[in-house]
Amino acid sequence: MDIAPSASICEFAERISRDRSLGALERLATFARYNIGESIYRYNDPREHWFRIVAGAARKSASTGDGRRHIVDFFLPGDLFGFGASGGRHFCVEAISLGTLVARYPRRSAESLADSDPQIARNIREVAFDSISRLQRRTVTLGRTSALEKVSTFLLEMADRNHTGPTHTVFLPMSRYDIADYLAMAVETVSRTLTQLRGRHTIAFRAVRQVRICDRDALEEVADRLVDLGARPPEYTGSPALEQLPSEVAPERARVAKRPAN
Amino acid sequence: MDIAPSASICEFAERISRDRSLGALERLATFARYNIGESIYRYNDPREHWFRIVAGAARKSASTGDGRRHIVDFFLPGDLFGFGASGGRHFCVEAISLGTLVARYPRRSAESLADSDPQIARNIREVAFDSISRLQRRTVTLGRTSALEKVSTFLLEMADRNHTGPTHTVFLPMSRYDIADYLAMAVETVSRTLTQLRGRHTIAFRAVRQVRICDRDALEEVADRLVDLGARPPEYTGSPALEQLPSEVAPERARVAKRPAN
DNA sequence: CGCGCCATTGACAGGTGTCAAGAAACGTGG
DNA sequence: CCACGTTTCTTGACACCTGTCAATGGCGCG
Repeated sequence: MDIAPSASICEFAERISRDRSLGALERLATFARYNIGESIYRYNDPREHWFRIVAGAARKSASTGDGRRHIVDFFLPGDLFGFGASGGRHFCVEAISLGTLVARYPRRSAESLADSDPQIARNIREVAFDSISRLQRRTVTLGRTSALEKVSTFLLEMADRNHTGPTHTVFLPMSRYDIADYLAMAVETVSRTLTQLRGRHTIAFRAVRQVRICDRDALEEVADRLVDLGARPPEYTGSPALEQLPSEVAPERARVAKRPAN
Repeated sequence: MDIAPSASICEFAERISRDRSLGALERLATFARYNIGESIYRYNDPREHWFRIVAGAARKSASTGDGRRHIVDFFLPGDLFGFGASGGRHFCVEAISLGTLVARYPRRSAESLADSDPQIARNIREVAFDSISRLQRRTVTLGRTSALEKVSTFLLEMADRNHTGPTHTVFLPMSRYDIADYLAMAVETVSRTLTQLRGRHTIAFRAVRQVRICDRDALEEVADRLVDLGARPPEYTGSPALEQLPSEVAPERARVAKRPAN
């Protein structure tokens, strides 16, 4: 870890995070640099800072008693993490890219700022709500049963989180092992699934960790596509249905094909 | 749905949610009652309220294009849900118990209150942070690979969420189908796994949806137990290790037994 | 150049999904 | 109170996907 403050870096941080800026709170930031494998914070550490990735990437993980590891989330440039009230950390966060640059916001100062400035408080709430949204989508991804669905969803997620715009080339800063522990599957299955997608010309490799998405539609086809459950029919429907009373009981469960054909 | 305001109900709501009270915001609450299967809100609905379960239970779910369903979360008495900034709902929430009673807080009023009262803002932040914590633990549960681990973790979770104290009997308000879609497994496997746990005398059934935990230790043994990853040794350790520098690189991955023996 | 880590591929067994059928629980109406 | 239909829950048989073990190849780095 390495403190590396400088005007240019601050500006860079401001620029890259302008879409999710914490406003006046940005001025409290200090900066630190980490190498691959270094901990940004560890299990049980006191919560003294909130963090934001400026450059590079990190993983948040936990491991079980029998030595298995689970990756809760990946953090890419612009992502805020480590916020939360008090008590010790429940997970640990490690850099996965060389020279990962992290902005650190003192928690106590941030909270007093939030108390005195409703705008800051709103920003923080928004960040928290976004985080909840993302985690909920993540549970859906993890709930997918087949390896193909998981990996396809993962690739699309990484493509969408690429803040440099919807390019067709996705850089994967993490190892296959990390992907495996993120999707809860074996490394070998991750590798096999990627090979399978390449065989179908859905993706291509510019490098081992650099994927080119050749057929986004095919990827979205197998990835999870959420639709409404029990939603009202759109108003422009010509259906002669009776007025749907709110007391209408939705069918408990539509038991249909549970695993799509490959 | 049925509006059922009354002094006694308000008091009851206040009492059951005192540990996670929203303070002055509680006075804005109105109440509604839902039957099994009724939607509290649906996909794409405008976010006009935040909600809290007063009595009964609900499930938050989404379904994919091919008809499969995924349950993101269950809500039990005291749980707040449906908060978030703006835009349409991403999921839908349906009651799963008869006569589920829900408190509703108008979103816009809640947000202005938060702007003018830092204490309210803090409460809301805390609720959001708690929600994030729970969702992160949930990703770990979903990441467990074996059916036994998933079901054991689920039972412990339900036991812990039982606000009436750590009793040994757990009421499951949801169907086996709901549990299956919550844990991302087949109903049959849920059933088989429960039978297996009964066979080991780890649990017993007082009724189909009423589980008695006979051997909590055994349950915790197979459930996920998170430990620190790369944590510093505790200070009271007598280890003669060198001073651990923060630049120490954690091992990328301990490749050990990945699936515990049954 | 050689070492270590990462990634890929193959063989095989076991767990879990799927299909099918039956039992149990629940609500309803006679 | 009992008969009856519906839904939920359980159990069995079987195929297939995925985890595991093993070996090889690729890549960066000292």
